[in-house]
Order: sequence, then structure tokens, then C-alpha cells
Amino acid sequence: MNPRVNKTWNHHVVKEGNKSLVLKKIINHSPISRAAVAQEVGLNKGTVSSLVNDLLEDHLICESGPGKSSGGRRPVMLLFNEKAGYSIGIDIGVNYLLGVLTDLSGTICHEKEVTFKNLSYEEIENQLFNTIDYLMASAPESPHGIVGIGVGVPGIVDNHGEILLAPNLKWKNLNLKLILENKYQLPVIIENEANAGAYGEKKYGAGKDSEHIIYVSAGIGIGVGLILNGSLYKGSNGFSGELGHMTIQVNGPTCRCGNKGCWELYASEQALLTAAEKMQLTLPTKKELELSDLLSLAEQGDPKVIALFEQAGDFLGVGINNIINSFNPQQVIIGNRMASSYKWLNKTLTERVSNQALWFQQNDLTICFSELSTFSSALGASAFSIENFLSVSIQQKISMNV
Amino acid sequence: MNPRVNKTWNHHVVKEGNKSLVLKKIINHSPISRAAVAQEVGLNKGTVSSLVNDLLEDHLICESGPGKSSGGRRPVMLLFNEKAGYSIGIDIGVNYLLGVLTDLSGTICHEKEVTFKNLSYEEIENQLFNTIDYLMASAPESPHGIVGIGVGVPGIVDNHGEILLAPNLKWKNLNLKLILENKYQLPVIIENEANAGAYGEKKYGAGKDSEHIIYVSAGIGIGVGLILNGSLYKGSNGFSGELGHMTIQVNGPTCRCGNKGCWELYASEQALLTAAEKMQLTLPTKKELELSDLLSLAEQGDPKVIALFEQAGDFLGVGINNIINSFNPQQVIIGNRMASSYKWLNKTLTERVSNQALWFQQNDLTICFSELSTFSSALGASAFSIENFLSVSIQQKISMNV
DNA sequence: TTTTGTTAGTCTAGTGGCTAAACAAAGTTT
DNA sequence: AAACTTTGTTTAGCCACTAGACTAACAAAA
Repeated sequence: MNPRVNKTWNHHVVKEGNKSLVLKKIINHSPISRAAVAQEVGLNKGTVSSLVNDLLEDHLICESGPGKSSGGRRPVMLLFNEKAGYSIGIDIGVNYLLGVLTDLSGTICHEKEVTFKNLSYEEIENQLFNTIDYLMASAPESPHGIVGIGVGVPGIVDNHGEILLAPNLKWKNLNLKLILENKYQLPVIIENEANAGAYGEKKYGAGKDSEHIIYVSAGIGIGVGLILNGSLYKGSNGFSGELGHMTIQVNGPTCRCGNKGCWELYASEQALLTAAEKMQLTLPTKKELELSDLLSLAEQGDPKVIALFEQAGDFLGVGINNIINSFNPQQVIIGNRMASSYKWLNKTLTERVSNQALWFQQNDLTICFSELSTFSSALGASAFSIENFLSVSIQQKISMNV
Repeated sequence: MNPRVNKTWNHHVVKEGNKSLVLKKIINHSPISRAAVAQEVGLNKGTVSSLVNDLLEDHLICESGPGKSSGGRRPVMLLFNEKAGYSIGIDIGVNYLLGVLTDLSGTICHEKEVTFKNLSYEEIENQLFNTIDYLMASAPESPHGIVGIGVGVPGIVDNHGEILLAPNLKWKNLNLKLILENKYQLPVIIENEANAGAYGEKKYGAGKDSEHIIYVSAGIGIGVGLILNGSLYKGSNGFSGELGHMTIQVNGPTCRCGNKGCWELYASEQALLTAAEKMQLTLPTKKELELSDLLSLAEQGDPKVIALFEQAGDFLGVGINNIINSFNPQQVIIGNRMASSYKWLNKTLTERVSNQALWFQQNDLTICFSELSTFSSALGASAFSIENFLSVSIQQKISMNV
């Protein structure tokens, strides 16, 4: 429970907090009996009974018949009703759009992906609407229906959900939140793609058990999502984690951001491709080189390409080391497109970190690659919506009383 | 957990939280009447009256006679009783030890500084005891007496207050917290010097109005203290902010930590001195060059020395830019010894940041130098103790019921 | 089968802290 | 002096929690 700074403490807050504790317990330890919840959360049996009844009325949980007796009356097991509603998560990439419909546990029920290249905003918006329409139509009947829409975008999103800049999409000052809220009359959350990915991994992926996670989204560029003390850290205006433009070489080459020696010039997908082009690597079949081409060349044992990957892994390690020194995280998770090359990146990356990171930082530290692969951001976006729905839902009756 | 503690937990947490809100209001808006507190905090008049009576009984606040009437009965003004107790803050440096005795508002009542060089642990411990003894003896009579001791040390402190490593003092695995607690029977808080400095500036210095502050402690080395969402962020084990060893030049010169191109090789006091030595700057009077010598040379207009400072300022800017990209802070405060040279560092530093930092990061961002100068860490250490005392004090009656 | 013991979940009385509103106190304004 | 304002206290009532009695449902022993 975290005290909200400007809110006073009263009975409503206590009930709300306890209800939330009970629900979380049920979500994470399902199936579980009322008695077990009471004992583990530390609330009185009666209190738990009453809160559980509220949750049952809200259809957020359900009873699943009797459990095993341990020498007495058989308990009634409680389950999180993950089908009480559905959430939509969208990951807008530079040349793809991935949408998922998940239940309240983040299980994917339907997905839809479209790929494109150099589309105008209107065209992408159209694809976005189509995807959302499709996913909404595919949602099963449920007490709460679609509870919200979360969107991850490759750009700068401020604290109010406005997209200030998405350079690779050529978007500027776009209030997508307002557009979607007006069209669908649902709660909409817009987030930076790296933040969404971080949240996805924290909720459903490699970061489930950690409270301090740094998610490195290495794609065309590099963005970073920060989970500190168990929740997303967004900074003063929402612009934290722009670590792709961290200087790792003071007088290095010039970046598109105008500075020199930025991390993403060394360790991103774009960096790999540029390096490959410089090597005059050409392909017989295609015109433009892609990451997948490099991957298959590496699979075939091309030493030059393997060396490219190893170089990139090393540079990834340099930046990650800086991250470790900054944040002292429990876990660093590397995601987005570069994560698919973990086989070739991992060795040099790990070497760089274990040689370079200060010894005390290496205790209790895990460095790993995304567990959700291409779904991190879409799932994270969906998770934002779910989280928002659950907390609002718990406060519902209370705010109605006031 | 003990069921009794849980009983108190939910019911008393409301009172405790509200009492804390009321106390904070009085501290920050003193003098203030009960009625004004009730209105501004949002609590009922009666509730405030009762909480205020508790606080009066605890001597944490006092009444200061009637205030001005605004057309009705004159209010009784309430004041924070900053003399209800005193706190000791210690800043252990590489070659100095600074101790302060402050009241509960962080006002310095007494201070004592000793300087030394190459002392053994036992000798420093002796100085520490002497300083604490002196400060304790100098404290005026008060209801709560000395409420605790806070210590800032130039090294790595884990979450339990154990000093894992203080390289410049040659300390290792030292449980100073235990030693001081046993000797003085008072609550003791040990923190990294940069964390203490950050807290000091947040509470009493340049950072009073910000919630997201990065304090760069630039001395012999560089350490960073992070205030995120208004409170100190320590990372998973307490080792956050080791940014002196952030790589800003991948194949740069080797650092004492074993890596290459660390920030503190370019922007610390040591970096300045090393660069000056390389220039074969020698002094007639002294053997060893010190920062103060460089400062007076710069004052005299020595262009080479000024250029040195400007170079260091530029490199400070490089690292600060990385910090801005990571954290999106409201405020970056540069403290410790290098802050004394702000006159010579400021221009190139500011230029570097304004040219290099992404435009959206520069909104609502202030970069400034320490307001508390050499007292940041000692005051911050003292503030840790005060904060601890006040929160424990508010919970006091509750724990006595158990 | 009956009895005894154990565990699950509900119900009831009591408690603590909050709110609203009445009230007393001490002003100002007309 | 009367009317109005504002402060701070008091009282009654409410709400969510706790403790513990109670009912229900089961296992194991007699």
C-alpha cells in the first residue's frame, strides 16, 4: 500500500487497499480458499469473507467448488475470473502493427499483425482502427467486456499520453489517446514502446519475480524501460529511458539526434545493418539487407557476420554496464528485434559485463533476453489497461458512496 | 507477522497516516491554525483537533498564541517545535571529517570539522567518536534529546548499512552502524556520501521544490545520488548511482576500477589534478598540487588553468547529459568539492548540455550547483535521522499498545 | 456407526477513528 | 448592542476492522 500524497486516510482507503490485497493474493495464488487468504494477508477471516463477497459480486473472482480437506471442512476455492473482461494491447512498430486481445491474466486470445512500409499517418491510423475493430469483434461475451486499449509507440510520449515525437514514423504532437478515446469510448493508455515492453516482461515474462528491472528494447534504435521498486518509472515528464542517446564515445560518429557517440550507433539493429553494408555485404536475391539475412548468414557460419554480432554484443554490454552502475537492478532484460539474435550476442555481452561491472553490482543480478519475444510491448500495453481497470474497479463502489 | 501487529496495522494506519499529513503541513506552513490545516489537508476539524493534541503531547509542535483574525475568532497558531530534539549528521571524507548538530528543521546549531591525511581506521574512528561526543555534549536540553546519528561515507553501503568498500579510506566490510549503535544506543543510519548529499539538497537546499533530482557529487571521484518520486532510490542492494564508473569513452584510459573511459577520469577533481600535473604545472611553495591552487591560478587569469576547468566542465556535461537521458529529472545539482569551481565549469557544462540534450528533455530542467556547499552530505545524513525519528515518533503510541 | 477433533466460513458484538453538525468561544462589522 | 464570522471542541453516528462464538462439513479414532 502506498499512501497517496494528497489524499487523506479514511475508511474507504482502508477497504480499497485491503480489497486490492485480497484480489492480488487470489490472482497470484489461485486457487486459494478464504481461510488461506486471511492467514496469508493477515486480515481477519470475517473481513476477508466480506471483501470476497464484494469481489464475487463484481465478477472479478469466482468459486470453483470444494478443495481438498486437510482434516476438516473442505474449503471453497477461489479463482481469479480472468474471463471477466478483455483488454486490447497494440504495438505500433516502424513497419508493423501488432494487436492482441488478452484476458485479464494477459493470456492472448486473438492476435493480428500487419506489416507495411512508409505509410502515412492516415494509413497507419486506418490499420490501427481495423485491428482494434477486429479484436473487439473477436472478444467473447463477458461481464465487463473490453476494459480498455493500451498502445505502445516507438517515440516520446509525455505524461498526458500525447505523442510528442516518433521520428521513425514521422509523427509529431499527436494526441492518439484522445482520438481513440473518442472513437471507442474506452480508457486508452499510450506509452513508449520500451516502457510497455518493460511492463510486459515484469507482468508476464522474464521479470515476474523482480522489483528492479531494466528492459533494453534494442531494435532500429534503442530505448529503455525502467521498473523501479516494482513500478514503471517515467521521470519528471515521462521521458526517462532515452538511453539510446547515451554517449559512450565522446567524439564518436554523429547520430541522427545531432550528438556524437550515442549508444544506439553501436548496438542497435541499425548499427548492425550499417556495419554490414560497410563490409559490402550484398545479397543476390534482395535489394535491401535485413536482420534476418544476417541471422541466416551467421547460422551458415559466416565468420564476418558472426564477428559483427559479437561486436554488437560487446557494445550492448558497454551500455548495459552503465545501466547497472546507474540503477543497481536485479534484472536486465534485452528485448525487441535484437533479442532474436541472442545466440550470437550473448557471449560477448556477458563477457563485457562480467569483466567490467563492479563486483558488488554482480551479486543477485541476472541478464537475460526477452521471454515474450515480439509480444513484450503489445502484452505490456494490454497490461496497462488491465491494471487500470482492476484498480478503478476496486474503487468503484467506494467512489459511488462519496 | 504477529496478529496483533496486523490488528493495529489497518486501523491505526489511518490515524498514523493522517497524523503524518498534519505534521508535515505544520512543518511546511508554520505558523498555521487548526482550521487552516483541516481545510488544506482535507480532514474534518474535529479530527485535526484530536491529532494536534497528540502532537502537542509529544512536544513535536507547540502553540504560539493567537494569530490575526479574519473577521471572527482569532486562531491559535501552531508551530513545528524544531527544538524538540537534535540530530547529528557526519560527513566522513577522504581527508576530513565534518560533524553537525542540527535541530529538527535541519538548522545547524554546532559544527566540528577535523582534517587529516592517511589515517588508519582506528584513528578515524577515534576522531569520529570525539566529534560525536562533542556534538552530543553541546546539544541543548530538549524533550527528545539526540534523536539519532546519520553518517555519510565515501564508499559502497549496502541496504543494511554495512560499508562494503570505501576505497579511498581503505575500508572493507565495516559495520559502522553496529559499532555506533552499540556505543551510543541511538538509531544510526549509514549512507553513501552522494545519497546523503542528494537528500540534503532535497530537504534543505537547491532541490526543495523538486521531486526528481539527480545530485552529482564530484570530488576526488564521482558519485551520484538519485531522488526519484521525491524519495531516495537505492536500487536492488543499495548500490545505485555508481555513475563515476559509467563509460563515456569505450577505449579510453584505464580507471582504478579496472575499466576504461570511466566518467570520473574526465570530470572529477582527480582528473583536473592529473591533467594539471601532466601540464607540468608546479608550485613554488608546496609540493602537492591542490584544487584550491588551481582555483587561485584561474582567478589570476592563467589561461591554461582556465582551459583545464573548461575542459572538465565540458566532460561533466557529457555525463550529465547521459543522466538526463536516463532519468528525465527536474533538477540536476552538482555538489561536493568541484562545485566550488562552478564559476569556471558552468559555461562549458551548460553549453554541452544545451547543445546535446534532446530538446524535450530540456523543458522544466534546471542544472545548478549545490546550495549547501560543503554541508550537503552532513545535513543530508542528519536529515535521514530526523526523518526516521519523526516517522517512528508518530507510530510510537501504537507500538506501545501491543 | 458413533464420537471426537479439525478446519472453513459466517455472524455478532465491540472498538477505533473518521465525519457531520451542533455548540461554545472570541472575534469583527453594522 | 445586535448580527455576523471564524475558531476550536464536543457529541452522535457511521464504517471497517477484530475477536470470538457459532454453524457446517469433513477425517480419524473408538
